[in-house]
Amino acid sequence: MDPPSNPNQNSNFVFSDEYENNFPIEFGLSDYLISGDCLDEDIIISDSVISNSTGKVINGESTGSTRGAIFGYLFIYLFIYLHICGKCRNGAKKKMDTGQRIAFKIQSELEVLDDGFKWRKYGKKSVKNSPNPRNYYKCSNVGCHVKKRVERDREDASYVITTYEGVHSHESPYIVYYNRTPLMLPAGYALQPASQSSSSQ
DNA sequence: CGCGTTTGACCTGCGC
DNA sequence: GCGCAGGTCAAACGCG
Repeated sequence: MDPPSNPNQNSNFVFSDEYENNFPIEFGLSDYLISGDCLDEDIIISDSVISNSTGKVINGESTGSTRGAIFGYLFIYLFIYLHICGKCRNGAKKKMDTGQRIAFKIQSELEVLDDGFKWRKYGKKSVKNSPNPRNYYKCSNVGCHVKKRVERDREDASYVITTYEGVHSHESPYIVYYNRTPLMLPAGYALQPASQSSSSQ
C-alpha cells in the first residue's frame, strides 16, 4: 500500500486545555529523529510524521502540550501513521503485532519521560560499551504486557533513548479527543469523541 | 501496610 | 559446550 501524500489527512487530535502552557523542555524537530543504527527498533519517527501532525510539536513549538501529552500523542500517532502509511525503517509495511518496537531518541535532562502510561520498573542493567545503565519498565495496567527500555545515548548522554515494545491492551490515559472519521487504531486504543469529557490520569 | 524501586541471581540466546 | 551479554525475576528495602 502506498503512503498517502499527507499521512495526517485523516486525523485530527486535540488535547485538553489542561495540558496547555506547561511544557518544560524545548525540543527541536531533529530531537525526534532516530539514527538507523541507534537500536534494533523497527520504526523511525520521521520528519513527515512530526511535521504533518497537529502542529504542536513542529520545530520546537512545544508549548501546546505537556511533555507527557506529546509523548503519548507521538506514541498513539505512530501506530495510526503506520496503519495508514505502512511506513517503517526498511520501507516495507510491517504487521502491528504485539512484538512491534518503537524507539524515541530525545534530548532531555529527565531520565524517565512521562508518556502518560503508568510504568513499573522491573530491572536495571549495565550495557556493554556504555557508561549508562539501561532501565526496564512494564506497564502497570493489569493484563497489559507492554514494556519499555530507557537508557542514555552512549555517545551523547544528553539524549534519552526510550524503546517501547508491544501494544497497550487498554485505553491511553491521555485525554485525546477525536472528532473526525474513525481511524484504523491498533487493538486496545479507543479515542474519545470531542463531545465527551474525561478525567486526566 | 501497600506499592514501587533496587539489585543480585538466574535465565536465555547467540557467537565462537 | 562454553562464555558473554542482555533480559527477567523476586526478595529486600524504602517511602508515603
